Amino acid sequence: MIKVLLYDDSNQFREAIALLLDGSGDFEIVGSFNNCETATTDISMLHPDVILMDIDMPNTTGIEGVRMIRQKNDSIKIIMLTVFDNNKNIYDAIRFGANGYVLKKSAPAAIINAIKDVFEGGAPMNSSIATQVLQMFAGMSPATQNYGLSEKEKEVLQSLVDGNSYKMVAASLKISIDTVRTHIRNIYEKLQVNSKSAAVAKALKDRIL
Amino acid sequence: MIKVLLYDDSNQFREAIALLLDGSGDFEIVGSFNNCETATTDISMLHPDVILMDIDMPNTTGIEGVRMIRQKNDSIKIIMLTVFDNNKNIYDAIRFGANGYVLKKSAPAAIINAIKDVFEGGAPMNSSIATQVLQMFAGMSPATQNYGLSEKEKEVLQSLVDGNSYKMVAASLKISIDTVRTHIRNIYEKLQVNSKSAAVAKALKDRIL
DNA sequence: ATGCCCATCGCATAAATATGCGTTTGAAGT
DNA sequence: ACTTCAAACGCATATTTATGCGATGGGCAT
Repeated sequence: MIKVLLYDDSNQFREAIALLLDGSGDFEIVGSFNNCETATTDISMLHPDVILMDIDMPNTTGIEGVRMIRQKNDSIKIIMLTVFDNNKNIYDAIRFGANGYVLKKSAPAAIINAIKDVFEGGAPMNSSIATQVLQMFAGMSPATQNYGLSEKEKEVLQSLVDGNSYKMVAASLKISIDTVRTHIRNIYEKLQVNSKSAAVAKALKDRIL
Repeated sequence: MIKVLLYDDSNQFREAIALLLDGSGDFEIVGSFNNCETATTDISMLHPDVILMDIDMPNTTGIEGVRMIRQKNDSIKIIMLTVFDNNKNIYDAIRFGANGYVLKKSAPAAIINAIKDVFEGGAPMNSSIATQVLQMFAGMSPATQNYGLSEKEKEVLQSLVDGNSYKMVAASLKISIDTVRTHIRNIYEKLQVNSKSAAVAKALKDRIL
């Protein structure tokens, strides 16, 4: 029996889910609430295996709910429920550590499978959501072009990114400060910048490391 | 009929897939090669709808194959095939724009569904892979703590991240350079740094914007 | 109304950075 | 043998940053 805790502001939906899960026989609903303000205490009282969390709830949203829960507990599986699949919420929910993301309009069997899947360590997602997740990833990498930095130059640049001054770079790489200058000169030319902070920004944005 | 192009260095595997797809009746295999060096020309000759691409191929890997294809064509769907699911390859493949990621050990029906899914705009992934993708996302956000920057301070910091000098910040925000200094002083204190580049690095790493 | 914080500005100065013009050495390639 | 190039170093100097110690005015809250 998988112990399920449910948060959704619609009584109707909660009842429908309860009916569905009870009918299956593999689940035990240990709690069902219309808001997730008390999520952390609920969890310590009820010890659920899986939490179904609606995204759109008044006052405390499902996103905040996830954040609250994850500050205390990293192991409980959380599936987000939503009616919309075209939302920045997807990004936030995942960022805060949700384990799955299911549309409410999914077939009952799909919801049941999602709970079982997440319980076993999977990450159930509707097709449209999985697509968006991949696109977020793809959009993240700005065609990392190669600036042709030498090994040493990369080391120096990394040191700058770590917040070091010329002096500190020289010390940590055991070279003279004038050599550091030379390297940085060359880095600037290759990256087409003319200040330390611009170089650092470019290094981080374009992931040259 | 979904037109499928297949790259895999194992003849045995290619034959097995051919058999599987032919048997289904919904697919037409328009090409089948043991390397993806000529991928771009293959595509313009054969006009596939979906490409199945093995990750581990000699010489030109599947990752490079994806990169090559995506430079020319953004609409063809690409599914990566692999025996391992615990690999940095997942990240790279997705980054370069793969649409799905399927383990070779998956059930035949799962592979068929994956092709149909990706053809319809989905993003088929094995459960273990979906989990890893979500974890990459979750790991990306380092608990963005709030440094209590004021609105103006954020504007100034953003301008620094854009590579501007004090002078340029002053000009773009239409305030005096001394005011810029004051803001930056306060930013440094709040972020606990003492140089422009360190502030920029922290802003980007901790996503304070 | 009294304080507190934000945003604005000023001046001064030590430290760091950016950049120009050089040199030497050694490894890799032709 | 010759060229090319990364890597190391030096010196000089204009500019930029970092930071100390100020100030004024406007909201907002108690």
